[in-house]
Amino acid sequence: MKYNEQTGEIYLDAFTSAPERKLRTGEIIIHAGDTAKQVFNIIEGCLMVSRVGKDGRRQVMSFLFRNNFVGLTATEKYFFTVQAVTPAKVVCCTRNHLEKYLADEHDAEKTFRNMVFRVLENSLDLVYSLGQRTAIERLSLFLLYLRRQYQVSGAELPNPDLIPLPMSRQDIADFLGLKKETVSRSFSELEKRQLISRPDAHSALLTEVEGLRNLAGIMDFSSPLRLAGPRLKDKPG
Amino acid sequence: MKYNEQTGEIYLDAFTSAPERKLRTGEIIIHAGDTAKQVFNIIEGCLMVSRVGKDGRRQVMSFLFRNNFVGLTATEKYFFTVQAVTPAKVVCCTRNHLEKYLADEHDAEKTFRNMVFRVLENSLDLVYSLGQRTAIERLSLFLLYLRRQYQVSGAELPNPDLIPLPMSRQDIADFLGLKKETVSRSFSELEKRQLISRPDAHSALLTEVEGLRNLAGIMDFSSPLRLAGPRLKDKPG
DNA sequence: CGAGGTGTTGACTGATGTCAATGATGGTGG
DNA sequence: CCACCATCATTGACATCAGTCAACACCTCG
Repeated sequence: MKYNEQTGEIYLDAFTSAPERKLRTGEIIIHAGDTAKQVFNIIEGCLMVSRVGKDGRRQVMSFLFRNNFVGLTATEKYFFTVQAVTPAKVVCCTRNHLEKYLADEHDAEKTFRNMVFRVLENSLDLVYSLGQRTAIERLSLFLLYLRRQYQVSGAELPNPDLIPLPMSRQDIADFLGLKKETVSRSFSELEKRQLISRPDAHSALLTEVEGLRNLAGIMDFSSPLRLAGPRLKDKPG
Repeated sequence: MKYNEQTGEIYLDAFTSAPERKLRTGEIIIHAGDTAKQVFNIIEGCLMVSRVGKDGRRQVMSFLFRNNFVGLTATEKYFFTVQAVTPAKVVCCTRNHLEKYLADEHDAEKTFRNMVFRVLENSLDLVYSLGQRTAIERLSLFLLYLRRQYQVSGAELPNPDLIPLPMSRQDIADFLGLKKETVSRSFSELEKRQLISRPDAHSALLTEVEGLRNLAGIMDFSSPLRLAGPRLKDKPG
């Protein structure tokens, strides 16, 4: 098993010799409501996890890349949908197989738990963004987040600051809790402020990473303490 | 060990004979940035988990009640703050003790993992709320969420629809990603629509639970599939 | 070349935020 | 016990950011 403490990237041996599956762009591998039988590890490409409400509103929960894991749930059924954003390749194994593997391999259990914590921490990052940040701040953070994802997943980009954006503006909007027009406008605003330039609609060149970091309000994505605030005093309620 | 599959409530024997600690209102038991040495189980009272950004913006991540667990992290340091909203009682045990306990007790490991999943699912619920719902929808959901928390934690309320609100409007606002004035206005609006009435500022009587559910867009909080949407078709991206 | 999907931009609307005044609540000390 | 003060909650008037609706540009695929 390989595990990257910094990023939560994992490769479980449970997936060794597991069957591979190719996905077309837009193909759905997990439907919300289906019985949760399988878990997947991404070999290549980009997948999107989302949840759709009764009235059709959609929230994208995460974009996943190589070595990310998907299919986790405590319940019998998936409560989210997973779809390929680009052509992708995944390996699948059954939940039973994973359970058994975790039961047998003692170290794996702890590693796996840490991985789940990572997912939780990402989710809490998103909560902070959606609850507290403005549109342009969210987009800045999103670009930095993608930059890190590519670094971490070992993508061979010609330039680490030239970020591919395989997903649509609508997908980004649904991730950031905005409308697609607002996403477009925020891209334009970032360009106007000379923090990025846009070679084309599906890539962004980060020309001022520090400026983006300031806007996003983070020190460093790799820090476990991502949002250190002032130490609070006890306050009588 | 007691574990409630529906709610994720847990009581680990790891806490048996663990030292008890009393908390005053407003007292902080976990400071973001401190080394994560301890974990806690709540015996009584209400605790609040939050994160504060560099510029002082605060996001409340959750309100916790009896039998909820707090102190989880994959990293060496806490990246969140935990504070008592009411006078509270907790039992603490060291992370090491918990780790060891989980290593020895085979079943505990799986139970514990399920518990972490519950926390994750709550966090994803919050992501959906913050990203997709309006102010009044978020507040409706919040009231239903509290109602369930009290039910589940076995609180002996004279009326299960008369919900105590021990936290301040500011706390609620920081949880729902709103300003306190907007929270006030949304309370007034719910009252105007006759979905709730307000005996006083720190309790709400839910007079039309179904109406609140419709507004919040959920079928039932206890359902694992909380937000069933229409089954999606593969779409070429 | 045309059609349809996607992205950008503009004009306007509306929901939430901001600022400020007033009203309620709760704790403290006379 | 009550009066006072500080804090918190509510409400109103106004500002602002993001959403809506619509036009147009662009790209891809036939």
